[in-house]
Amino acid sequence: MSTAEYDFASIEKKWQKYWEENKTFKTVDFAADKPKYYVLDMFPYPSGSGLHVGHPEGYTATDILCRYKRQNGFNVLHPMGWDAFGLPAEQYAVETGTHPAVTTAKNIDTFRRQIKALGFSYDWDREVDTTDPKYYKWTQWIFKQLYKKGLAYIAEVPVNWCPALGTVLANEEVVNGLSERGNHPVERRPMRQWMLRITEYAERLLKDLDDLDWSEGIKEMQRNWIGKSEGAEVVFKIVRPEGGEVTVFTTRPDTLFGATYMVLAPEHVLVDEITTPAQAEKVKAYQKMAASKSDMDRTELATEKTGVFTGCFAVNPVSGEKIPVWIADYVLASYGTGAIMAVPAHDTRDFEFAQEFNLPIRCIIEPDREAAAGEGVNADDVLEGKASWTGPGRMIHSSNSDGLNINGMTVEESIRTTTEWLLSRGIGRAKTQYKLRDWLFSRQRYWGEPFPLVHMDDGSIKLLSDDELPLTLPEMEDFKPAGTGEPPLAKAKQWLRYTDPETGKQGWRETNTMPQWAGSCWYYLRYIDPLNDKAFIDPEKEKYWMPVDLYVGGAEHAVLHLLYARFWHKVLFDLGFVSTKEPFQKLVNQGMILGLSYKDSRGVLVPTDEVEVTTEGPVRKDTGEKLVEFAAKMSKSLKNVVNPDDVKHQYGADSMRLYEMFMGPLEAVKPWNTKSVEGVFRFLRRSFKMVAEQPIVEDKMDQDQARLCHTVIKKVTEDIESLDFNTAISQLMIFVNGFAGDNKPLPREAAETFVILLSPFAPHLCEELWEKLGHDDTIAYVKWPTHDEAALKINEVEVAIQVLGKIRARVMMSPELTHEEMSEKALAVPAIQEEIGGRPVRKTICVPGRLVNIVV
RNA sequence: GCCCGGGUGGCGAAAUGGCAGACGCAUGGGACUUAAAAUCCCUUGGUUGUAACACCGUGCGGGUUCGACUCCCGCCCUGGGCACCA
Repeated sequence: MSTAEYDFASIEKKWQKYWEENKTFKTVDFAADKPKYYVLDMFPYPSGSGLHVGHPEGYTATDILCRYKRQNGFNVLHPMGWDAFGLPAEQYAVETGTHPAVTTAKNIDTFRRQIKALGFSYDWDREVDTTDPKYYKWTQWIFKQLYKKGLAYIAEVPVNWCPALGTVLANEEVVNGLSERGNHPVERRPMRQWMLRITEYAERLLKDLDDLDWSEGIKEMQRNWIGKSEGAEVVFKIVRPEGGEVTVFTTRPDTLFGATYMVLAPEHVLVDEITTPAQAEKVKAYQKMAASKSDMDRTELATEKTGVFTGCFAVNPVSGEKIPVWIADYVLASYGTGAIMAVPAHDTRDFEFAQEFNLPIRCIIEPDREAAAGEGVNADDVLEGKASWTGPGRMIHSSNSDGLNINGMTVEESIRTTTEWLLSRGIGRAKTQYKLRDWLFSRQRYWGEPFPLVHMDDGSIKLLSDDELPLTLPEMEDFKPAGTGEPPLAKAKQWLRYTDPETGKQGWRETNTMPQWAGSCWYYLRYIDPLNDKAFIDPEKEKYWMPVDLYVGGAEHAVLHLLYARFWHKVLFDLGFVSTKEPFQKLVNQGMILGLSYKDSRGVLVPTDEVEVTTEGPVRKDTGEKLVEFAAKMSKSLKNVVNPDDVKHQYGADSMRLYEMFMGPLEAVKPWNTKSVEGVFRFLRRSFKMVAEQPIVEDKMDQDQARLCHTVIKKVTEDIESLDFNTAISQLMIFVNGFAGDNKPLPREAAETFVILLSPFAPHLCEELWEKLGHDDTIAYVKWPTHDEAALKINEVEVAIQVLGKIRARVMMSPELTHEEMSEKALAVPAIQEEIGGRPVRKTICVPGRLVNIVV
């Protein structure tokens, strides 16, 4: 008869109350005697649908590490907050008239309740909310610093306008010509917008990636997004009485002798000017066609090259040859100079275009035969202009009478030589280009930070003074955009008009608001000093806590949030407000959790509520058709979304936490399987019974017990350090498998060690067990055990004996034997002698404690 | 097309040059029970066999090594990112 059951519901309630009442996880601002450790979760957008099983994955991982660090004597900062500006609350406001602040507050309450229910050790006194005026006062203040530094400007630029969302979007928010949120079509439209000069930081954003402890994948994505390429700008003279010139950017100035035509982007400013009357009509038509194409169309039609001849010619600056100037939409107006020199023999895009329009193709690099063959390219075809080659080789036909001769050189040499020659003639120079564009920073929305500035009637821009901040959002009845591209704030007539308190001059407030990314660009700093109303952060506190030691979140923010936040941080660093040049030293991306899904034999997805799982496998409820189980992204339509509240009610928060970690490696994409939660739940129940029901004895552990106990200490400690939580849990299971049993006496040392080791994973249960073991204080700060190397020693171990790599026998021996002793023992085994069959032994390979391999 | 991951039992996974499949789920069998649930014990990569054993086995094909899931070369499949960036 059990004396107690594992009643997770009351245990969890009890300890959550205890932690809250005792402020167990309150973090002190400074602790001279303790090293600091700052662990950050990407704060969530509090959506109306509540927490998803994906959220607690990262939160549990960081919580385990934090609890472990506290028990190892660190002063740990582990905060949580809300990235609460955003479109859904605003759209709901448009539909129902409910103020977004009301919706947001409600959603935050739900998120907070759900997160607290999982027992995470956040210091809730540091909670931040980006929509709180006390918070966005400082977002506005930082914008002022950006503006004062010349990093914020207004530009009339072609922007990504999304009619369905009624707002413009940043390049980063447009995926395949559709909006990242909601997949709505996006069109190019020139508009007056706020921009941030992130391009000024391109080089540093790129270079400083090298020292960060981030996954190579994410670093590579940022590098690609920044897209640095080195080359040269080259000036081409235009052939016409009035003169004129076009500058191009190329990464291959060495191929200049092979440039047989030029291409301008259809939007290039010179196009209208240089087009001959005979071609004017065709050029106009092509420009119109290109402008009406959405980005989506451009992507889909990428295979076929189109373009029109302008009727104009330019001069190849190295050969003096007259070459035609075309326009084509494969040249982008927004990159480089919006114009290129075309070298069809050595560029695949130019080659395709030249073939399409019968333009000359001149080979000026003899391909390296071996490299060409490796790529499946026939070098002779290249020489004859029947194929293009972009790889290594020797320059040919590349000299002029003006002192440039690069024949015979390699690609690298000739790039340098040509660039120097261009520079000496004043018609070119080395140049570095980036794909990164300036950040489009305004949105036509209500629910965002207002810009802290006024457009004065005299045309100047006045920044609000610090004591006019925060500039709060006006109360409104109607949140609909005007439809003309005018933001909702344009309707707030009272709010819009501004009178300068000092000069009495008048102006209009900005009607755009900041994008959602603004608040998340600096929230990690505010956690350090959340209540400061004199500064966005106290410099002393900043110095103590920064940088963030570990940042955990989803990979979907690889370029957006992480690039923007690094940019702001570097600006704040340059202004002397922060002490580190990078905010996030180590970054880990948790893998997405997939839902269990079903499809029929034709591969059609079947919603989970139409599926019945029989002993023969899953079948369709109505037809009985056999289905195949597989993992797919959780979605409402597939009905495979798992709600953390349900899991918690059935198995408890500790089981939920443990399962999230036991599924597999943190960074891997993993399918959720509710049946498997049962497994970790059973483990927790056995753990409870082992400590709460088995007799605890004051005896020392015997040798075997000590060995197991110390092996577990070692493995769990190492695994937490390397974030391998799944294998740490396995090891704890091995402990229970070894120590649990009906009324087997359990040495106190083993019991206490186990409870401490399990406590970061299952904190509620372990607080309870710690109390049952007779302690009256929280386990949260109890010292983490260290393993005793001596206890790990083993007297005899089974060693595999191989002959030519195949296992032929197993023998018990001490793991401390020497090479000679091991081979001696191995060769003494009769079965081995038989296997050798009198052949001479060439050598033996011995791995202590593992195997002996005999080579004959 | 280019750049990153990944491919191991029925399933989630472990092992990063040294006995593949730890740990868990699910299966099958047993104990307990009037019975069921729960719990506990055993079994479980494949093939032949009653069994010991033997042979095969980490996507496919080669290679390096005494020894390869692990390192190298080529290919296939799959997830993600980028995509006319000159």
